[in-house]
Amino acid sequence: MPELPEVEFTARQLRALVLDATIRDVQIFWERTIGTPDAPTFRALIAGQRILQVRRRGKYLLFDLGRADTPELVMTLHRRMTGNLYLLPPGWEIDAQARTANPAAWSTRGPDFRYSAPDSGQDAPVLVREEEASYYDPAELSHCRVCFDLLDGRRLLFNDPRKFGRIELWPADREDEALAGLGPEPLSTDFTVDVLSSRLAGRKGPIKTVLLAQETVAGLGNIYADEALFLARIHPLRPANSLSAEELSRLHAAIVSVLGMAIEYGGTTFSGYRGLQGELGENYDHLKAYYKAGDVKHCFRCGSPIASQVIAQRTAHFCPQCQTL
DNA sequence: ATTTAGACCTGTCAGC
DNA sequence: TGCTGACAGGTCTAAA
Repeated sequence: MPELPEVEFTARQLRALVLDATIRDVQIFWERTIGTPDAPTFRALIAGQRILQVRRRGKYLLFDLGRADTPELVMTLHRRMTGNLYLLPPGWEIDAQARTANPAAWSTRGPDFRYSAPDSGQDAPVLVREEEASYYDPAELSHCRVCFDLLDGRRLLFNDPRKFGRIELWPADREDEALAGLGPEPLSTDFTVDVLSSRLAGRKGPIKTVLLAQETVAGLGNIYADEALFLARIHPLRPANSLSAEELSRLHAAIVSVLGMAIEYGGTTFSGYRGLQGELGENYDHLKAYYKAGDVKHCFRCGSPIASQVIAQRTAHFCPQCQTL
């Protein structure tokens, strides 16, 4: 679900809220969410670790962990399609009560959860901080796969209905191995037109498909690849190695601006994406090309309805007038 | 060497 | 109201 802007927004929230917190223990409700090491080892390693820093690389969230001031471990978290992190204030209880009365169903579905606020009987929305009107809707938290219990009583939940998300723990000095294959960071100053150009050289597949590959540029997904191509007026089916110097320059600028704007608006929510405290991203209304089903947009340049077409199993959105082959 | 279909998963929504 | 099928922000693997 989340692409670079949504992950970056969450990383910034985490830096403001959980830096220096200590992880007391972890509850793992869906073992496959833990990629490596195996769940018991993961649990043993992480107990007592302090969160020294939170970073982002591509669509990965990185937690630097250590018992003292030196990072020992790096925890990588990838949300894939539906993963969200929620920070619960102290006092919230996890009532691991199966929705189904049949315990045998747990092995395939995993248990479903009910959350109760500190003041019992209170239903969502629950006001957490009055000035921000943030809230948690317990209905949104019913797919908890992993729960980090912090020493101060707060809980960091990884909620992930489709179970595609992955959390891994690596020795700090093997971070490169954990993130192998990721291309350049599009918001770093190292990401120049020349870098983009060299990444596309020799790739004759459709530019849309090449942009989605994380080794080309890290962090672009279906929404922002479409947005960038729309702004740059490049048809998604253009062979990646066929772009002119001017088109490369436009695409580079479009990638940077599209991602930057989305971060400003807290990411794009069209259904499931939420911030750490349940906030909705406000970028959907600022998208120019991407739309959810039944909600067609029109090109702001020429007024044509935005077209959609499946390219390499993903739906691409573009203006058929402004983005020609 | 690429491209593509299938897996992994559950929820939601449109249409009948 | 209920069923069926299509579709969803991602990525890996095996087969063509």
